[in-house]
Amino acid sequence: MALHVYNSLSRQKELFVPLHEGHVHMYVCGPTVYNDAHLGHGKTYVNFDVIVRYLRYLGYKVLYVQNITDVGHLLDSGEDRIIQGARRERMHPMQLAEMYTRRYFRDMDRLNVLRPDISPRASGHIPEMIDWIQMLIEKGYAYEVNGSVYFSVAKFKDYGKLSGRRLEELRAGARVEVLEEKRDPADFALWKKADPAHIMQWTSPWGRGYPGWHIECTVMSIKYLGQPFDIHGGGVENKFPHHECEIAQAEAATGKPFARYWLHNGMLMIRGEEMHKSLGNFITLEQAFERWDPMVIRFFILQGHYRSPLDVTDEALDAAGRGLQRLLGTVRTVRRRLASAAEGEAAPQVLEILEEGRRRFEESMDDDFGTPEAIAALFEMTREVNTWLNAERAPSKGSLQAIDDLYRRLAGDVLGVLPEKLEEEMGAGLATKLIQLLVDTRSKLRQAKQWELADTIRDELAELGIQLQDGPEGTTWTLL
RNA sequence: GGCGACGUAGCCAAGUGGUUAAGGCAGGGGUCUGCAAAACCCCCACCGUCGGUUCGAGUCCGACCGUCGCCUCCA
Repeated sequence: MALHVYNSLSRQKELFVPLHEGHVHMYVCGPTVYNDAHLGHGKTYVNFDVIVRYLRYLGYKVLYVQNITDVGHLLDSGEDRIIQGARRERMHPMQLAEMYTRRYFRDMDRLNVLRPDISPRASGHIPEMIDWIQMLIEKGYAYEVNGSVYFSVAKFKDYGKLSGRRLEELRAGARVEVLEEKRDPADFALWKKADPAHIMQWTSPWGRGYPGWHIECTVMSIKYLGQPFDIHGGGVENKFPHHECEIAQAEAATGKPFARYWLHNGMLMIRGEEMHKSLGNFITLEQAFERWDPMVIRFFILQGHYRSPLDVTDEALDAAGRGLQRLLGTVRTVRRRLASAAEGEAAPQVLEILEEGRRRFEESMDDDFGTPEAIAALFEMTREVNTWLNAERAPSKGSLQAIDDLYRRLAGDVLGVLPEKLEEEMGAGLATKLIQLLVDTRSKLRQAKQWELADTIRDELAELGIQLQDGPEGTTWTLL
């Protein structure tokens, strides 16, 4: 089965065929860098990271662009989020944006999210935005009033095609006070006039001002990916108005389609509610990392489908951590035995187990990136591999290598939940040697049947997070 | 009020017309072990409620109940 993806635009699963064979151009709405990233950001960018990784696994050359919004998001009060943050932190807005941009990448790195190929900053693309707005004015889709420019939604007949909304409903249901300078309550701002006190402002044909919220994504995605491009991703909560407006700006200006496949991921919930500052259930990634390994958080996220909402509880995260340990435990065993394995071809039985696992994994991923099922396939394969390892006294190097390779590709390259080196493999340091010394000493005690002392050593190491396993070929240990 | 999504075991979560409803965690019973741990084996759901369509529905349709999202900034 070839890759199928659910396209929000058509509301159905479609065969994925990129515009240019072998290449995928993809854009995902990035963060507004005025605050620390939270678990919800974690879910979104892990979800799209796996999509990028799987496309690459399939052999596509992916150009992945994700913007950094450092200007342009307005609060209800009309205040810029970045400026509000800058006031709070007593910093220059650009200093604040830079600080949170770095923290964002730091958090994403820990979640093993691959960096986008291009991370364009909105503030660095003001001239391109101005040009684009000019084009919209010239074509009659936008109008200037008092130094601000608005997009006239009534002129763009496809407005609402993504979110399934009609203009009448929008006007009727408008909950915000309507600026009287807009010709139509549903019109949205492309450029806002800045009062002199506004710190972030630029010169434009309409006077000093700053760009509206939606224009940056239209301009930067097309600048780096062309028009149309293959995939546009983002959270469902941005379907309207943000993505709808992006489409309007892009397609009205050029008459060409914008993005071909729209992928929207579901929200992360805390005990059944959307994570939100005002609800007091806001968990930053940094806070979460204090309690859970970033890989565990990543694994937990991938146990749900990207389009579904995902409910976070302490219990569920703990459970995910134990599950991941089982998977890593097998890789650990394989790598350990690989060190002393005899040369030899891979056993046909092993190749059969691996082939079936790989087939099921790909089949699940091909169906709209079904990571939960792909992980299930991995668990079932793991059980069979373990059974085989238990039975095989001297597995050949070829067999072990084949197993390790497949885990590296599926759990490592695609899902990104397999660290390059497991904890125990990293240490050639003093701690490792001391642990080995204790383990060896305990082995001698066991040979002498001094169970009590041997058990004490085991228990006390366990309290330090070092778990011992006595097997027929000696004692091994694992760092939990 | 309008638009949309969802409701599957103690918890998380796949499945979306057809033999025994994935997987993980927890729980119970075993094998292995000096005892453990790890691993492995076995057990553990009639799919929100009611009605309908169908030879056959968790899977389609309708109503109701409940939860959530969007309509305003949000990943």
